[in-house]
Amino acid sequence: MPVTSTRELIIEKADTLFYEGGYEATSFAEIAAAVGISRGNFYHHFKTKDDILNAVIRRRVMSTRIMLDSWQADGAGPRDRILSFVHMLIANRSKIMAFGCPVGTLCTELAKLDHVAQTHAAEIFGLFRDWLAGQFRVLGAGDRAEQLAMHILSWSQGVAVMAVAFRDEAFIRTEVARIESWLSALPNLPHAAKESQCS
Amino acid sequence: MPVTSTRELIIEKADTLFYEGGYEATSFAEIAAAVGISRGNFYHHFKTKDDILNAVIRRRVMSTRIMLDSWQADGAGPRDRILSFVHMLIANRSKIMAFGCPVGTLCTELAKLDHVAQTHAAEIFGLFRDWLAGQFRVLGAGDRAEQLAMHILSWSQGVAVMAVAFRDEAFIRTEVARIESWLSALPNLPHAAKESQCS
DNA sequence: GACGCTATAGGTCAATTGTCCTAGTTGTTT
DNA sequence: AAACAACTAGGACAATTGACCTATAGCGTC
Repeated sequence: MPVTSTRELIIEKADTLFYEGGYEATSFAEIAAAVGISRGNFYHHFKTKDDILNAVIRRRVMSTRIMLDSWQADGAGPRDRILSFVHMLIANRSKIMAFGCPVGTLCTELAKLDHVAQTHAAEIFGLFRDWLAGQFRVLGAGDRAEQLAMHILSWSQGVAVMAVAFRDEAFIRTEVARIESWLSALPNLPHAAKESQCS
Repeated sequence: MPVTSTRELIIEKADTLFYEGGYEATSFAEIAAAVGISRGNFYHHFKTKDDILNAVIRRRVMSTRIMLDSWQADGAGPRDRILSFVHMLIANRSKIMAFGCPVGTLCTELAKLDHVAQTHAAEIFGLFRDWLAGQFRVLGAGDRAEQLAMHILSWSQGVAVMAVAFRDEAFIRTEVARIESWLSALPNLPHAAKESQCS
């Protein structure tokens, strides 16, 4: 048996094709060709196109969870953890300038298609929001934690949109630097000291 | 003859359909049905789908110019003019929560489709950027004017993406308020006084 | 009235779409 | 060896896509 099952391969290829070309614009034929299987073989693994979409979203949710967990276990402080999130903009700058943010663009497209999976896709944003809010809570943001999380999430989304519109890498770097200074200059958070034991 | 020509009607209906459903997902048949004409009649006005897209973008560019000019002639100060831009988020909140920002979503979709008109669509962003930069320049921002313009443009785009992802109207209002306070608290701009005669 | 131009309608085209079906192949279990 | 399930391939399906074509209706100008 292969290291990755055919089903897993399909999801993986569909994921990148959905990202780079959009969900609606990506056909079964394209995915099948990318995987290297026949179109007919598809329907043994996925009955409908929506099934593939759901599988792709589920995959993204899981990999997001794993990534957030790894950041959480990094041993770094909450500020550095938030920076890990922000620096994704630079790490993935090439793809972002070409195709935007995978999550934001999918949510937007599904909204226009009035697709039921839109809520499912937004769940990925929810993971980031909750995780970021957790970091801000450790920083003593209290009730404002979630609002700050949404703010930084929104900030990064705006950068992604402008980056793809103008294909401007310098803008990404400028804004990331701005986020960094905003983060380190955050007005005195009440209990910023007690970082450990926050269950 | 009708008040608006058939050609103009087609562009208008195609505009909203492209916005609400996406360019790729909108078919000739849908536009024709929305206008109330036969599909065949289409090709007398537009040879290809790209022609309609270009016409729609040109229409948006023109209406954007008109809007910016009207704000410019408002007699208000540059800060209030910038607020006119920002308050579009609230004025169009219902549509934004359902379909995102017309400009941002179109640019993103065209980028994924690797469509030549992507540059054309980004031109609309360019209009906003230049106009905003002009306002910041009047405020004495000097070389930083364009950077500030891109920042506020990016900010509003991020709000639009999060708004459509979570269908969250409260978030729009929160962020708009945040932009307002950021604007009024902008660190001392060198020549903020000389507002008139800036040709 | 004859001509010419624009506008409109409706049909046709090949290509592609998502979906389904059937016939083989492979591998495991008995 | 036989039986069974999982997998794969390739064709066929109706529907839709963007695009093209011709025929006709309307209208103004000579």
